[in-house]
Amino acid sequence: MIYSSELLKGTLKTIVLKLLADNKKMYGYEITQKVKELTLDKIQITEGALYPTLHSLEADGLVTTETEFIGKRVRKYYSLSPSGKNKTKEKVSELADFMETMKFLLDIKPKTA
Amino acid sequence: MIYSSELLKGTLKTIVLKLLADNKKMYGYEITQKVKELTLDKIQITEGALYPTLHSLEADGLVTTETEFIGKRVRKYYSLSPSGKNKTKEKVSELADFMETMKFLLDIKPKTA
DNA sequence: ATAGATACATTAGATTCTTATGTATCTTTG
DNA sequence: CAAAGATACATAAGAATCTAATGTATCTAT
Repeated sequence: MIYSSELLKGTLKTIVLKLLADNKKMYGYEITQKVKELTLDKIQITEGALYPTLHSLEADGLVTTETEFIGKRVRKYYSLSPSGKNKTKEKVSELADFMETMKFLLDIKPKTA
Repeated sequence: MIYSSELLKGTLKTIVLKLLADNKKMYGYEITQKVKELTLDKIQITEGALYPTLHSLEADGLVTTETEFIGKRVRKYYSLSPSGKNKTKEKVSELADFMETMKFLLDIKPKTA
């Protein structure tokens, strides 16, 4: 089972930032595989979603990049900048808070009005 | 504090369905107020987001409507259809599952590789 | 050799939201 | 009683963010 794609909307950036916070530096393909692995295939990040997200994080100064060659193949590593580290804390705690609120909303008991 | 809007994406439909499951019938404005109240103003559904969502649920046969007049003012009540009730269970349980997965992802401890 | 995995990237199109606008009625308050 | 704010519906332009498709190229296993 894979979650319907709309659920990922709004959380992808946070997932990527959190992974970078935990792993120091990662490259795009590695991120897709890591998420797939950690979620037992339930969340699969497509490249069409990931790369624009990474580029946008870079444009916002939240991550920095370094290119490495593996043989002849290029690999682009992403790391959190200082402001990226702050942003990660904000986003993760906001998402955690949001999930608490959602849990409450989803558990509302029937009204006997 | 209001959650950044992107977090709502993908969860709005589920919220609406769940509220209808718990309250039998509700009208649009009532839904916005109920969500505001239950979430202590942290989630505010805008009308521009809500009405298209309600119309889409109706077009999919998940809700039925009945119009009522309060004085001269019209009020449009929405109720779950049988298929809407099934859909609600699916969506709520999928979202609950997704949130568990996200919680796990967000709690990943740093790798000491 | 060839298929599948690794690795980057872009683009057209779909979805779903925000913000603004429009219409109209009802209620409260100075 | 006029004006402001709340109630109640709705649509539309534009932004954001995803999917699905496509492209290029290298590496690895069969």
